[in-house]
Amino acid sequence: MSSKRVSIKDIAKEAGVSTALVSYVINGNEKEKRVGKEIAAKIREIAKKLNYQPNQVAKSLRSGSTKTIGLVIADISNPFFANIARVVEDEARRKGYTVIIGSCDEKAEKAWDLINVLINRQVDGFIIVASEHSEEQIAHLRERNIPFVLLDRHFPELNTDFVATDNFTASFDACKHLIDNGYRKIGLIAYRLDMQHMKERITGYQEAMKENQIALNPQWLVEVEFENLQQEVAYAIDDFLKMEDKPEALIFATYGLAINGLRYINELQLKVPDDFAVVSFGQAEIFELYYCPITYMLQPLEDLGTKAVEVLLAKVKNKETPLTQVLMKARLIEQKSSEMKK
Amino acid sequence: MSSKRVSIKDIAKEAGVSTALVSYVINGNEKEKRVGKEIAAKIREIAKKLNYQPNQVAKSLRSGSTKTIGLVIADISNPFFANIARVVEDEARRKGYTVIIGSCDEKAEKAWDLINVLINRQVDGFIIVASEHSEEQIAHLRERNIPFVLLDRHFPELNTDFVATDNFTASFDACKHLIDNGYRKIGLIAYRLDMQHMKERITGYQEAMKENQIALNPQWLVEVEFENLQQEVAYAIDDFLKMEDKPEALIFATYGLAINGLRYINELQLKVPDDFAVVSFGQAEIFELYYCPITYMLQPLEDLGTKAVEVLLAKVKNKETPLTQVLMKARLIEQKSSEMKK
DNA sequence: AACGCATATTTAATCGTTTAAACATACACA
DNA sequence: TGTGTATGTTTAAACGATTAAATATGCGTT
Repeated sequence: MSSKRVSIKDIAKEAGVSTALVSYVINGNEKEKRVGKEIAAKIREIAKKLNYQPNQVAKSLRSGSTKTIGLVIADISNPFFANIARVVEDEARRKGYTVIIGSCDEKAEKAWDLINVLINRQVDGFIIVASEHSEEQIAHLRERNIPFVLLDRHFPELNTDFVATDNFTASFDACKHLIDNGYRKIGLIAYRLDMQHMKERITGYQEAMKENQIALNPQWLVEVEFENLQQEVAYAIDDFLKMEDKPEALIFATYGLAINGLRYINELQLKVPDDFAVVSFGQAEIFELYYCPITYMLQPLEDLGTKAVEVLLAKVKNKETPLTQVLMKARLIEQKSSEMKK
Repeated sequence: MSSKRVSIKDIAKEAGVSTALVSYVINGNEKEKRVGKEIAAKIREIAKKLNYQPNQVAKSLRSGSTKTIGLVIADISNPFFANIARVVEDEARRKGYTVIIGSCDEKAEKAWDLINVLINRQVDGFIIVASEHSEEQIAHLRERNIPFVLLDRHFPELNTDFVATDNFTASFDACKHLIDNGYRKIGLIAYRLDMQHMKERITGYQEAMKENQIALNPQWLVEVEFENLQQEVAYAIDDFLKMEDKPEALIFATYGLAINGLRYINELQLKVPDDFAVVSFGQAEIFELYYCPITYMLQPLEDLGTKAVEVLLAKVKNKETPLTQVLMKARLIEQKSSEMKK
C-alpha cells in the first residue's frame, strides 16, 4: 500500500463541494460561516474516513506562523540544558507549540548559523540561553523585530526581556552558608566570562565575605578558561593547596566546574568536607550520589522554563507587550559537603 | 525600524525582472538556465543588499521536503538520550537537516501524539528510540511509507531498519568480567520490559553464567517496574540482603537503575566493591566520580547516532534502499567497582 | 526573405491551506 | 413584481518559492 497524503481537495472532491467548505468545517467555523448541517456532517465523516491530517507546512505558509519556537543553548548533552530543554518542550507542547533545539557550544559563530537556520524556518520566536559575545545577535533579532526572551543569562546593557536566576543572591547565600557553618577561608572557582550571571556569582561571594568582615584574599578567587577545563581546574586546586592561607571551603560556580573539581579532589585523595568543604551551583543526581553529598544552589529550572515560554508566547501574540524581566531565587540544598566545621 | 521579510518578489521588482530569474540565480542554476551575466550579477547584488533569506517553509511546501527529521526519545533530560540527541543533531546539521526532538516518557500515547504532530509538520523521516508497546506505531509508519530507523532498541518480529548495541554480548561481557574477577554470585537488576534490548541484557547474563558452570539462582534476577523506580530498586536490594545466597556482585541493566541502586547502597552504608561489586550499563560522569568509580559498558553512542542519521537519510533519498540492520559492540570500561575479588 | 538555432526572459501553474468577496437560491413582505 | 434578507456555496487570490513551457530577440545560413 503506498499512500499519497490526503489533502483538503480530496475531501472536497469526494464530498462534491468546494475546498472552502471543507476548510470551514475542519476548523470549526461552520456556524459562523453557515455551512449546511448535512454537508458539514458529510465532510466530517469523509475526513475521518480518509484519516485527513492537515498539512502544517501549508498552514504555516498561509498564516505566517509556524507554531514553532527555537531554543538556543550551549549543549543539549549538558544536564543543566537538557533539563531546561525538557521543561520548555513540555510547556510549549501544552500550548500547541513545537520546539527546535540547537546546541552552539557557547560559540558565537555556531549560534549565528543556528539562529539563521531557524529564522529561515520561520520560527515564531526564540528562547536563548546566551553565550559570551552574543550581544550582536541579540541586537540583530531585536532589529528584525523577531520575538525572543533570554533565559538564565542576560545582558543588562541590552535591556531585553529575560527570565533568570538571581545569581547575586544565590552566590551570596552560598557563601553566607559556609560562613555560618564556621568556614572563613573560602575559595571560588568560576569561569573567566564577560557575562552578567558569572559576574554576579563573583560579586555575591565577595559581598558576603565583606559583609562578614572577612578580608578578601584575591588568590581565593580563580577564574578559569572554558577550554581545557579539566586542567585549568586542576591547576587552580593545586594552587590553593600551595597557599599559606589555603581555603578550607570551595564554591564552584557551575556544575561543570564542580564535576572537574571533585574528580581532581578524588584523584588527590582529599576528603570532602574535611580537606575542602564544598558548595556548588547546578544540580544533578551526582550531588546526591557523591560519597559525601554535595550542597548546592538549586536553580528553579521548572519555573524558569515555563516562565520563559509564557513570556515568549505573550510577545509572539503581541509584539508590543511591555518588557518583562524576571529574576527567580535559587534554593540552598544543604548536604554533608558543607556541614558545620569541626 | 520594522522589517517585512524580503522575498524573491522584492528582489525581482528591484531588479526589474521576473521572479524566475531571481530563483535561478539564487539557486546557482544561472549557467544551466542561461541567465544573462550582468543581470545575474545585479540580482546577486540586490539579494545581498536586501539581506535576502529564503523562506524555508515555502520551499518545503513546494518541494515536499522539509529537510527536517524527528527524533523520538523517552526523555531528553536523561543523559543517555541527551547524548544521543547531541550526536544526532550534529550529524544531521552537517548534512543540512534540522532535528526536532520529542520526549514521550516511554508512553505509547504520548509517542502517538508526538509522531502525529511531526507527521503534520512533514518531517522527512524519523529516528525512534522505541518504547514498549510501540509496535503499532512503527507498523503505522511503515504502512504510510514514512522513512524511519529504530535506534538503540528494535523489534525483531518487525524486521525494520535499526541501529543498536549488541546487548546480548554486552551483558555477556559484563557478567563474564565479574566472573573473571572472582565473583560467582552475581545479581542482575533489570526492567520488567517486553523489549528485545532488555531481554538480551538478561539472556546475555544468563548465558555467561551457564557457560561458566554457575547455577542460575532465579532470585538473583530481579525485574523492576518503571513506575516507582526508587522504591522498587530499594526493595530488590533489600531482598538480596535477606538471601542466604546473597549476591556479591550486581549488574545494573541501565543507568537509571544504577543511580537508584547506588543511592540506596549509600543510604545503607554499604561499600562498593566490598559489599557489592558493581557493573552498570549506561554512562555519565557519575560513574567516574563515585567514591569508587563504577565499571560500565560504554555504548558507542557517537557511532550509533551518526549511523542512524546516515541510514535514515539514505532511506529518505531513496525509499527502496534495502533494509539496513546494524549492531554495534559496547566496550567494557573497567574501574574499581568490579576489581578482583579479595 | 525565410528559416533554424542559440540565447535570454517571462508566464503561469503548482504545493495545501485560508478567507474575502462574489454568487445563488429561497422566502417574506410590500 | 420587485426588493430585501437570510442562508448556503463557490470563486479566486494569497502565502513564497520552483520550474516546465511559452515567448522574444538576435544571428547566421541559404
